[in-house]
Amino acid sequence: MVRVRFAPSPTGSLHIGGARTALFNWLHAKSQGGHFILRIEDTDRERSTPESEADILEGLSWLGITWDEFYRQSDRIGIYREYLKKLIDDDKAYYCFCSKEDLEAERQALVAQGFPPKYSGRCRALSKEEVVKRLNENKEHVIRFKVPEREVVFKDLIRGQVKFDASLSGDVIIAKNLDQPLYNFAVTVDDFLMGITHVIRGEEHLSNTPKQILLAEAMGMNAPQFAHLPLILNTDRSKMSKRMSDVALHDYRNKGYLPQAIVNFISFLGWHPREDKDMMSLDQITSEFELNRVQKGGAIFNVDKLDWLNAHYINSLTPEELAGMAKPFMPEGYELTIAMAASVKGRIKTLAEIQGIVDLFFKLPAYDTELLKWKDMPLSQVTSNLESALTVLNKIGESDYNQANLEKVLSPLAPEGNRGELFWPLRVALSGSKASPGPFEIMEVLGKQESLSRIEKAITKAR
RNA sequence: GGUCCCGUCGUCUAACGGCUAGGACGUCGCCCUUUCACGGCGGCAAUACGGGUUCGAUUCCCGUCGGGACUACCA
Repeated sequence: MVRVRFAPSPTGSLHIGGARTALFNWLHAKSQGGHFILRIEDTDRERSTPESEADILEGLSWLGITWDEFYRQSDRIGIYREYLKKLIDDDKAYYCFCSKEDLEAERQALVAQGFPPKYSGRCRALSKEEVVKRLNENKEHVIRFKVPEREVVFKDLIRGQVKFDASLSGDVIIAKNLDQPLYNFAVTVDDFLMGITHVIRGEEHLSNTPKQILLAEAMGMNAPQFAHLPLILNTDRSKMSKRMSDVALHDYRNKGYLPQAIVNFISFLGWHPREDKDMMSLDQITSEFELNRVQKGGAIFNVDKLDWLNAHYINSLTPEELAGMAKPFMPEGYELTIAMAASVKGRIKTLAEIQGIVDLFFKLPAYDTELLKWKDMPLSQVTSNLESALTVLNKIGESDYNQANLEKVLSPLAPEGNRGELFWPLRVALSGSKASPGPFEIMEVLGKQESLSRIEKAITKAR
């Protein structure tokens, strides 16, 4: 069975790139009836926070990404300790007592001579007795893996065959001490123990792969298959970053993007269905997802397209659904009614935009009298047109104040071929603005009393 | 600098070695229309470059150029 994992470190909010990695893992698993494992990689005690972990869990759930198993690396320190000891006992890893300062000097010297910086392996030569002695003296140390000096070749499911010369990397540090394992090591142990079949992650991890393969080999473990996803990019084609755009998933949630839109959008960053489509639900994507259709090149995060998708998803909501979802975006004390939601639905790209539009339902914005004029009609005509509308509107009962009915009774009053002479002043009278929903929609929302009072106000202004 | 990865319209992308290089976003124009928005129709716009291989390269190979990632006692 396919078993994948998403392994974020809780050192910040869930990043858009992380969300996409999680999604692709989930899609790969679910499209084949496999399991998705969520593993919190919090081995870095200083940088990991519970808030970050909460943000990650919340973000995934919001997108509809569910997990079948959950682990936290900080709960597994004992496990790593055993494997670390074994590696040392097998002489495949060793204690290193070099100071950071010495290492840095060594490194500088190599770089200055034009050599790639790489640990000399000095502490490999320490005798067992010497190591024990220094350990007993509580000397500062780390644990290094004896990296075999050879070429590592692996087949990446997206990129094909990839080769690295491991002899260039030197002996990597795999733990600060027996109780503080580091990334490459902990990942290797967990991927094996958790029966991970496919490691699907961002391209930034490509160069970690040979280390993990060698480590797995040293511990007698089978390595999983690897697939490295193309990066999500800033507009200048560098890796998407805070500096240039919002990167946290919750930023998009807070701005009023729908999870359907985000899922649809990020799925298409590096992946595309066989049959050309641009709007797909999570279920549809799941049934059509194929890892081997994933793109190799990075993809720029194009907000315009996201906006377009989001507008579509908002528009396809029922007014009831929209009214519910938009609640958190309304100004304090204002309630979004179903009628308002209906009139606003097709006009917004994000839920946050609802504020600006819905405003006119609660209070008439101040407007310039000239705005009431349609093209070059005189103000006197504005008044007379509004007055005749007023007479008709007065006769309609409160309960008949709905769009269809209003349009039916008002339409005959509008001059054929120049309907704007009635509808434009009417709409401005009701909305006080240049761009707004139509007059009938507004009247339905406002109700009889408020509608009439706004029209009367306009007549007074124009007189 | 070193290692690795990548390269189709501005952007996301499609095209088992066989089209006039297709779609979508954006943009521009037109239509609808009481403005805006929505919607409909249409236009502009790409295989980085140079060599091979082949009857035939966007596709395969090599080189050049360009971009990116990594280069921590972070993940």
